[in-house]
Amino acid sequence: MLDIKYVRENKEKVEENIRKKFQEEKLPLVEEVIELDKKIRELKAKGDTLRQERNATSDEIGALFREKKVDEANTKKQRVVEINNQLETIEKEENELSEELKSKMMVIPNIMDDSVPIGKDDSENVEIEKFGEPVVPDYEIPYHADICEALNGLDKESAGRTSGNGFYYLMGDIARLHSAMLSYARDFMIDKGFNYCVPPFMIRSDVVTGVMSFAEMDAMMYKIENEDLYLIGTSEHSMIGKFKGQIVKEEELPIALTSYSPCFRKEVGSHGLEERGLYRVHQFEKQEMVVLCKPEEAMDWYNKMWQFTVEFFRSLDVPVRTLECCSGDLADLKVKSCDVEAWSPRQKKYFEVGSCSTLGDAQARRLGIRAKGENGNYLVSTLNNTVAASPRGMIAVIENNVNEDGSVKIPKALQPYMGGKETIKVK
RNA sequence: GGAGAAAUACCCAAGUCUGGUUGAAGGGACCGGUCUUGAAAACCGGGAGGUCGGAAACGGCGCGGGGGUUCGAAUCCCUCUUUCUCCGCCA
Repeated sequence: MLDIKYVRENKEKVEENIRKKFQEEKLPLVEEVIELDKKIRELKAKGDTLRQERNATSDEIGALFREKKVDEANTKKQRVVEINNQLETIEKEENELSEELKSKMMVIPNIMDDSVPIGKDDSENVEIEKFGEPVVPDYEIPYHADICEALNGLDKESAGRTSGNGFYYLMGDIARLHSAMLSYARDFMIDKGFNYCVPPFMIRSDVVTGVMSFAEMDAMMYKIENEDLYLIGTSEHSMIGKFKGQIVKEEELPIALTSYSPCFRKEVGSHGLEERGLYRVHQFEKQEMVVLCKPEEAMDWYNKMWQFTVEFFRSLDVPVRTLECCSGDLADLKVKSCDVEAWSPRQKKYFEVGSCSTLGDAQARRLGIRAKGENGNYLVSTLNNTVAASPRGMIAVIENNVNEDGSVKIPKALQPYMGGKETIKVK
């Protein structure tokens, strides 16, 4: 969400940004929003003048009553009644126009960073850099769910009976590998100086609508029956919600947090064959990073953050690459974003295991997250990135470490979290 | 889940019964000064946060959130949230 003042003063830039995102249909919105803003300010000025008169007149009435001049006071009351009638109309119109303005402003995309590559959709996302050699062994890599089942590590059938499609039982060493990865991710980020945090796994509707659009909410969030509570889709929801409407002290910035949570997603819609198994599920666990910082530090943090994820996967010997989101694929709220993708020796391509974004002040404006600086308050910049999400991240570890006989080597970094075990062996 | 009490500005806190002179007493912290080699203490002075409109002057809103009554609400009514105390329940 942009600042309406910015739109007013930088109409061309806003329009150019929309064109770069191939959203020409949104171009008229810019003019409409400027027009609405003008009308609203006029109404506000009118209303303020009336309110001023009402306040003054009410004070006079109070004074007259004290002087026992009841008749005079009653005459003045009439005037205030008139004012209130006028105000009612003005306020109604002002509220309606404000709602309209807000809903239009929500749709106008945030100004992208100049470095974002121009492209229509995800097919034009740009590979930035590869890390590690993508190895394809001379034996065939089975589907990850089959590997796990062969190791007695996965039971989707029972999960289907208890909970339905999109759920799973992880068993034995596979379950342990899953937990190991998350614990390692947690410690990895703590070592990088991030503050570890376990947030609420359910949030109220006002927080949900603060952090996402209604469309997203419907497609993602599970609601608790008879409660004003939703299961979080990512800890970012609770972590950003934590700061909603808050003014943080400037000296506390940057706030670098790493949060663990289970994540629940409806994943409405049908998904391809590649997404059966443990790739796209209703429930997973994630170690996340969330940073609030001064605007001028946001880009440095962005670059640090995706590099942490790359470093994390490289420490598990998983080849990765970074894929920069092009203008057409970049979500409207984001300034810049890239995915960290892990190598799949089975598919012989990379697949997404994390996503790093800087939102500039858009999220902070929407939620009212400010910092108290020497020259007044300002909106902070917010960033978020995945350290590791499992089971998905675990798929990458398994596929890149599976032996021809179906056993899986455990990366050195995870062995301490697996009781020193080096291999998950076929039974 | 039940019963009570509370929420006022950066912090503490008065005001709420009895609506208007409270755009919010009084402290503390803060800033400036006197004194001091410097600091502390003491004393003197200062400014009340946030946000919206406005070039500015100035004005609107704001006493946990939302709604209502009234010419006028921190104050009365409804509702929600949070905190505390007690009871119940429970890893």
